[in-house]
Amino acid sequence: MPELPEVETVRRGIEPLIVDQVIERVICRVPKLRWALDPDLNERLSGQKIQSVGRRAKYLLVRLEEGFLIIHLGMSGILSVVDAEMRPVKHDHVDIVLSNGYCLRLNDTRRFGAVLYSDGDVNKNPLLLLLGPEPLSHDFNVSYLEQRAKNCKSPVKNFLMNQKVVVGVGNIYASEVLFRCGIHPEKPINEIPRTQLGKLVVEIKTVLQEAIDQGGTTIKDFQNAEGKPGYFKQQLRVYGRDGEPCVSCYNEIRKIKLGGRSTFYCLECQK
DNA sequence: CTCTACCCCTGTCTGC
DNA sequence: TGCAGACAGGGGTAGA
Repeated sequence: MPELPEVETVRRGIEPLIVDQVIERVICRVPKLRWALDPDLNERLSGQKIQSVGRRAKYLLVRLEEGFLIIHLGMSGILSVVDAEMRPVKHDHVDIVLSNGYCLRLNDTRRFGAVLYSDGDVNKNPLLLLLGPEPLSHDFNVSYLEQRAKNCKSPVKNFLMNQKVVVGVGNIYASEVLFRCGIHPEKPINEIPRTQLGKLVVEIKTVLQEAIDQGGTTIKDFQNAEGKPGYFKQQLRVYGRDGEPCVSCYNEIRKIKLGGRSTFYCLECQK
């Protein structure tokens, strides 16, 4: 479900509602999500005051007095802050119960998400250690991309979705970025000239920022902390539009598989 | 080292 | 109406 803009939208939604609250207890209703849930999670978190809610890539980082809570939403995760007395529904797997009577609740149909405790330096956690730069930071620039692209011949779309290259770009935004750049998704990354790489950098930043500004993209079931959808779907130019006319040249949008993922592009505009 | 195929899981939609 | 199969916004891992 969520790529960077959706995770950032969730972060902004929950942070003001849970910061400065003390965790009373943790309720886990399934033994595992992506990984087995830490049986000591309740013990580790109880009594701790929430300091801040950050984000690295598609991971939410809840800073505690001692350590961090790392939350990933996988494909179908929904985080919301609800009355702790509200009866859990199907797939409500984890509750972080707060002292003010509310709780941070994770619903995750497919259970590809994760809730992990990390002590010490969260950036040294194996999940975060090898991640590429944040796309909206200055570290993500054309010189960096050129360096990474040099000896790599994978299709540009796979390259952009590789979280070791740059984080946060998922299946929807990868197709959208490539359309805006006029680059065919199967083009080997090492054959793309520097000027085009520069365009990729700019469009990645632009698309992700625009999507954040619109509260993310809701295709099917993404919702923010208040249960509302994102509005960037209206701005999608190729994703999910196979068979429809290109917004620019009116030729048909095509759908192919790349790395097992659906990929959308305009045969005419993207070479 | 890089890159693909497969796997985790449930729900929904399509075609027979 | 039932059923099998494909597919869905992510990403770790085994093996080539």
